[in-house]
Amino acid sequence: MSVEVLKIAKDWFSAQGWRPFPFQEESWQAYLDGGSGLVNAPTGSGKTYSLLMPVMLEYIRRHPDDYKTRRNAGLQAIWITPIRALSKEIELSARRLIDGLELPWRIGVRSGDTSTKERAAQRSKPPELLITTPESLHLLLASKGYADFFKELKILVADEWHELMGSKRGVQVELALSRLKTVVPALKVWGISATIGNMDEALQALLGNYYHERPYSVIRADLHKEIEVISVMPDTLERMPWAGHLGIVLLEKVIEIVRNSKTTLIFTNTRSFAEIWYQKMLDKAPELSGLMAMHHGSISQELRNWVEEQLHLGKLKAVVCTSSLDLGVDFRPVETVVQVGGPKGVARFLQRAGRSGHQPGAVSRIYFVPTHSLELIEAAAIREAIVRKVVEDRLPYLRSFDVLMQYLVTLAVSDGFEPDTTLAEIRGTFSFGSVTDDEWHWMLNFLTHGGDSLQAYDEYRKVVLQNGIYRVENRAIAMRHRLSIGTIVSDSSMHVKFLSGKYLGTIEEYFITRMSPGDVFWFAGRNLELVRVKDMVAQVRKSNKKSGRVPSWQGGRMPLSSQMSELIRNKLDEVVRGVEHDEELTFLKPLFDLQRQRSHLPGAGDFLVEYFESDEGYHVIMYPFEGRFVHEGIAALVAYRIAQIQPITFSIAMNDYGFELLSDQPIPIEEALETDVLGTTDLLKDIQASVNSTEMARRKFRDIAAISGLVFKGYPGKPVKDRHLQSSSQLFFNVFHDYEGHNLLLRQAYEEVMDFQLEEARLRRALDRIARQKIMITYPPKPTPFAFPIMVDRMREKLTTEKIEDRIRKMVVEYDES
DNA sequence: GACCTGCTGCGGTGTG
Repeated sequence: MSVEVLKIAKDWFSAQGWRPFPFQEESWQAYLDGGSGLVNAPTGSGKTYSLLMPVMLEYIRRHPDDYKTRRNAGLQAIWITPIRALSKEIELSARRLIDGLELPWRIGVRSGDTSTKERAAQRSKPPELLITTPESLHLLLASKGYADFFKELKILVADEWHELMGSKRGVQVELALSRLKTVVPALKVWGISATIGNMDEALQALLGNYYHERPYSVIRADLHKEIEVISVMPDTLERMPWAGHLGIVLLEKVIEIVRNSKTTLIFTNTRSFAEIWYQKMLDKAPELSGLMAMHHGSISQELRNWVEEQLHLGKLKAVVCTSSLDLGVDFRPVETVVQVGGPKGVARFLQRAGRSGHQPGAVSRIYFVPTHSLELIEAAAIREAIVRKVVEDRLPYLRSFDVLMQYLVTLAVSDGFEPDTTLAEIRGTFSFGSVTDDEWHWMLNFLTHGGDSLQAYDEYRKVVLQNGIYRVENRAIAMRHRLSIGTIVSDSSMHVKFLSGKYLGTIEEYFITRMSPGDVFWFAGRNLELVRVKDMVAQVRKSNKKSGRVPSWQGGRMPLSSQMSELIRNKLDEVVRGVEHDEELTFLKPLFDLQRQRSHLPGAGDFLVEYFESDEGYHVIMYPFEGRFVHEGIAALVAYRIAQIQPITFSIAMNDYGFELLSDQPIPIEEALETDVLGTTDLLKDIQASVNSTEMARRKFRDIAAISGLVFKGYPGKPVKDRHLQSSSQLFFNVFHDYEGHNLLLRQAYEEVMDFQLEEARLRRALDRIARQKIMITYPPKPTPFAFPIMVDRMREKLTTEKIEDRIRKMVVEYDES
């Protein structure tokens, strides 16, 4: 029988003038054979058809006689996407397929954009295919009688699973699946993922108990894509600064690239740099005006949609953007991609490179623009990664009790949950497999009584136990809960609008409060004058002034991935051994020579420590090349341990390559190194003592409080002020900290600090590696090329711009004397 | 006038 339906698939493909890829045919067969699985395929490979097709084929096989006329068959398939924008393309593919196969199927999209009317229609007559997000799926689970809605479901597909699994949104998908597996015992679970380092873990996280209990397949689309990495280098090394992040010295070269290419995407690492680059490019190349646009996460959806559309139509010559264009709509006309600044990770760089050269067989070409000299090593490292097929892991979140708590209230809001069933279900997930009976009882107790510390307050007795079922009875609680479903907690921001009311995007409260009416700032590629701030809206008008301040946003600080770190250390080792071949490394030769002459160039077997004195005091600089988070931990650890030898205080600075300890008194560094200041003995204890883990946990707790539902973020259009949110979540933190140390949400905050802030596992590996290396301590007469960027970063944080420039100038003069 | 750090994603009243 399956042979017959496969013929339908092939016929459909040839009717389109296509030939199926082997991986597509493989997944059709695997699906029809009955198991779950994971398709490992890049974007643009027809991955959607690899699963949509067999879902429909199976339906045809099940109803061979009347599949063309059977209407309202019920919800057959759910397609989860991490980004609403992707649903359009999935819908398009599905439409094509449905029409071609003559199925009377309806497609539903359920997301924040779906109207109330449409939602009601979907509920009464479920579409056969539902495209939705993890959040909207949970909203469905929060509605009464949901089991009926899902009863015909055959398959859930988690698209871009690699994106979801590394976040709490992935945990949401796991939880929703745990419920659906009971509602529909024959459910199949499939994921689609780009290649990541830990594919098997990705599969386990997605399948949960199915991983051990049911058959599954892993299908790999081995499609070869050629990627060419070209470094943009200044004419001479002297032109390149030793420190910095903007990379604007290479502006002219980037403009040349744009001029010579049909369409170029210019990726920057931050939103403010996107703004600056856009502005500078227009200044230098005014002919690009009207042909160039900007795209980042704080620009209004409307403007972003316009940019995406123009890009799609091939009407733009260049777009300056951030990760906001990493995923989402496919822009075939993009010919060239430029990456400004170190990409920090292999996967991110390749994803961006893949935005160009979309035609089959075409080469993806990406230009790398370094922002300081040493960053050029990263280009060489990436090239190596491509050859060796190195990719990063995505770490799934484990035991995120905040998400679990939200989920339990979701179930309680709709039809209630029976504790034993639900416990068994959640233990079948990857995230909560290890939940103990005690922890489970703590959760139930917290939901029904507000735990030990909040039991006096009715507000926190959200859930009641009735005839063995946990329910939310209070309608106000239910409503507030539906409004707060989701795990993305945003910072407070202010809307930017023209006086006419046209919405431009969001800006941080912090930035705007430091401006007065009449001041000019540069945002969304325009010069704007602040007119007034009213009701959390910054009202602006166009300004003719040439310059203005550029907003900055408080965002995540991505450290160098461990894969990148290792590749960089390898590249340095090649230089030490004299076997380097990348042109970037050749170009940097004079810089390496100076490093060698003044200090030491560390190979794979060395760990470099520099100690010197300057006008500022005594500096110890170490170079683990492990990314800034790990350096934050090691720096605090070393500072703490040195202070055990003799009372001393430090100021600490770090970048992705190393860290600096600065003191106004001599640092007993030799003695410290002899006493194993970098050892792993008592690591956990010393870390706890050295970093202010309570303060870090307090910050993490803000999100946990919001996700678990302890604090309410406000009604739509009426957000609770950030200051208020901040203080109430702090209040909870303090209460739990003082009176309820075993509180699972509190403990989670500390665990998140260890896992994601200090990256404990990686830190430990780094220290183990260092223990095997030979410590090379040098006493450079002056700061070395490696030290310089770290020192400059430290000064930036402390001093005003003007002073920094004086300082840098002074430092630079000193170098020239050598 | 020189100098500019810090990504992305979702959701926003259901029920009788």
